[in-house]
Amino acid sequence: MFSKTCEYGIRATIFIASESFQNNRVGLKDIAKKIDSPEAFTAKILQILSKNNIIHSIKGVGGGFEIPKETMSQIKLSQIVTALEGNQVFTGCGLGLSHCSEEHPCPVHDKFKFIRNELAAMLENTNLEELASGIKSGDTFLRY
Amino acid sequence: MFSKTCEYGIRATIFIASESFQNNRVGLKDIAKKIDSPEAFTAKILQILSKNNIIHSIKGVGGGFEIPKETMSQIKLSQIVTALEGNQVFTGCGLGLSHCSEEHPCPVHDKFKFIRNELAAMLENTNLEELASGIKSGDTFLRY
DNA sequence: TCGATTCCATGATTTTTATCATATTTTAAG
DNA sequence: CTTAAAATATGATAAAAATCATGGAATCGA
Ligand code: FES
Ligand code: FES
Repeated sequence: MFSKTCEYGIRATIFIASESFQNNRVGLKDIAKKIDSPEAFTAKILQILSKNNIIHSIKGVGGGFEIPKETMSQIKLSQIVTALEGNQVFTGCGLGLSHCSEEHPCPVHDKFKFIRNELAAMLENTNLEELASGIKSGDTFLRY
Repeated sequence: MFSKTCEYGIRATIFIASESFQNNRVGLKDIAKKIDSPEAFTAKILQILSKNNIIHSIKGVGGGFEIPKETMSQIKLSQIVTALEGNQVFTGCGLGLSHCSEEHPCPVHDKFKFIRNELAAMLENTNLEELASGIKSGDTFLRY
């Protein structure tokens, strides 16, 4: 469904959010360990997220990544996905035609469109705050 | 969403079905042309589909691929997807955890499960006959 | 200022996926 | 029985995605 880049990116962001909840700044090593991801690869992903203002990075001793509490409830899953994979998942054709449209639909267009819209709506209506709270309470997990 | 293998596989199968409707057997070259796919790659995919009894192949002069009319309405999209990509799309975790389960859910589990089930149901409830008829009538397209 | 720590930038390598190429087998037809 | 047309099998190459590695830049504390 999603690329590894996107999977790691979402997991990392949720972890950072869950720590920022209690004002904890977290470093790369810690993130990679907690979400069970390759460290260097994760670093690249975090850089992209940082450039897209989804997470905030602080260099130097005692630095790390964080997400301001205020913005946490405003960051939606869709933003993370878009930053990391573009919007193909929201607009692309299920059978790989170069354009999805009503005028030139593929055989599964009508049925696929529905699923795609559900997915888009889900990503659009899910914010970081609710995801992070599940981690904090121990109800949900980011590895294994 | 789907791999190229799967996209080409579905498109090829629909095309074969639409031709089998009017008792036309079709060859590899023709298929690749009509669905705009690389010929040799398509050949490999067709072999897999053939081994999985989704399409029927006939070697030699005048040979090609076909789908018996009787079975056409019984072949579901889900079978094609499973044959070509396994069942990860039906059972896999949206965030890439190795197992998806209620006991050890990832943060998006509840919401993702819903989408995944919708997709699974769609693939399960869509058969080749209906897809092929759209092609025959000119309402849907397999390329561009 | 200096050194340690941490993110940042860039490129190399590996793995996976997609694509290409070649030779073999099967079969209908002449 | 030979030939040509097809699918099949297998392996090689190319492209993309994922992973690794290295050096640089910023920041803090001493
Ligand atoms: S054209 Fe294929 S999904 Fe819309
Ligand atoms: S555990 Fe992630 S979708 Fe079920």
